[in-house]
This record gives sequence, structure tokens and C-alpha cells, in this order.
Amino acid sequence: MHAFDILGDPVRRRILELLADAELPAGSIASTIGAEFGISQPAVSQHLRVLRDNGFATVTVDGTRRLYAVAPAPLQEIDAWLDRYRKFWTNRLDALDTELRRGRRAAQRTPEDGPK
Amino acid sequence: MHAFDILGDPVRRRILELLADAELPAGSIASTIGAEFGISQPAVSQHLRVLRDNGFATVTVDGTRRLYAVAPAPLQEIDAWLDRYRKFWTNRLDALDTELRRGRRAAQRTPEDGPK
DNA sequence: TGTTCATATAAGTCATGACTGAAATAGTGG
DNA sequence: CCACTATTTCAGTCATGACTTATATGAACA
Repeated sequence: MHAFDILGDPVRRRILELLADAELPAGSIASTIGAEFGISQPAVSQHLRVLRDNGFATVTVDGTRRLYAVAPAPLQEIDAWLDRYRKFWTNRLDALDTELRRGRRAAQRTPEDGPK
Repeated sequence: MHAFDILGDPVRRRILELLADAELPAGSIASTIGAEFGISQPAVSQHLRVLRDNGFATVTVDGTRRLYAVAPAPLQEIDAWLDRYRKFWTNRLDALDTELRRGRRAAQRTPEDGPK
């Protein structure tokens, strides 16, 4: 299952939104999501498994609780995939900013970039 | 169908990759994709329809040809959704850069940001 | 006008993934 | 050790979306 498929499901997206702000135990996620979407606790657990199995979340065991947290790698991959489209909504100065932000050391000068 | 679902399909993702560099007629897309994935022309046409219907592509009619081009809006929406996770892979200076890049006029100073 | 490209639509099949209720696993505290 | 709580796993159902082949649409041109 591709990262985009994982995020295609609104329940999983919402779970990740909850986890964006703080780590949460499975039970807390299950009650929030269960209430919001009207689905059962096992359904939520299955979504958590998908998130785990695909690297979107990590778990730390705490007694009988499982604390879920965002694992950013696949999200960052998606961010990288979007790079090729940023030119459609980012102006030239923004693009330079982005280059710098990403730590590039030198930029290839294109003809029309040359001074005057 | 949510934007992430649209990108979940590898064929559609590849079509968008082709369109990232240049506009292309449906036929050219169909032969490239058909060869790469081993699917029929109607299959590709159906994917193009999904991309159109969901705002990922625009068409301009040119005689009997249809020229497809990227429509960036939904991609930008996804980019915006990712904002809440950028803190996981972006350092503080990068974050400032991003703020500036996005045109914010003022940043709320948090306690630990204060000088000294 | 009739044939030929370029493309889209239609109808039907098939695989898959998102649920459900039931049951298993495993800490914790009396 | 037993019961209770937290969570996962299992097995089965159902909806949906990604194909297929066949067919329709419609511009171009001889």
C-alpha cells in the first residue's frame, strides 16, 4: 500500500491529525475517532495497525496502554514528491528560499536568470 | 474521492509526473502509460477523467486531440495539509524561512525564543 | 459523404480494503 | 489466581474502484 493510499482514508488522516499535536494512547484515539466516525474500537485498532505497518506511527508500550506517535518519514516522502509541482504555486524568490531551506550549496543559473 | 485517494493510484501518479514537465495529448499519455503499466487506452482515459473531475488536470481541445496539463490546486491543498507535520523534519531556522516564504508579517515570539 | 484517426463512454467482472461481532492476548490489582 | 481493563487479532460481509471489451462521438480529410 502506497503512502498516498494510507492518507486516502479519512479515519487514518484524522488519527494522524490527532497525533500531530501529541502522543496518545490507543484507547483515547479509539474513543475520539469512534465518536467522530461512528465506528467500532476494533476498526480504529485496524487503522492504527495500518499506520504502524506503513511507518506512519510508532508505538511505545506503557503497561497495558499503547502510546501512538507520528513517525514522519512517509509524510516527508510525500513532501518530496510534491517538489516537482511547487513551481506551479511558488514564485521565483520563494523557490530560491526553498533551495536554501533544503541546504543546497549552489544553484544552476538558467539563461533568463542572468543579470540584465 | 479525496485528493489523497486520487494520488494513491500509481497510474495516476505517473500521469501527473509526466505532466509535471509538459502538457501532453491524451494519446501520448495513453501510449506511455499503456506501455509502462500494460493497461489499455480506455483504462488510461478513465484515469484522465478522474484527474479532470477532481481538479488535478485541465484539458484544452485542439482539433481531435486533447491536451492535458497539471492543475495544481489539489496538490497545493495536500501541501498545506502537510504543514502540521513539517516541524518533525524541519529545524527552527527552516521554520522561520517557511514562515517568511508564506508571507507572514509577524511571528508570535514564544518564551524560549527570547534573546538570551 | 464516408473512412479514418483520437478519444471518451458503457457495461460487466474482479480484487481489495473497511467494516462488524466474537474471541484471543496480556498487564494490573484485589 | 481471578477478574477487569486495554488492545489486538480473526473471519466473514459488503462496497467500491480499476480493469476489460465493445461501442459511441466527433474532427479531419480524400
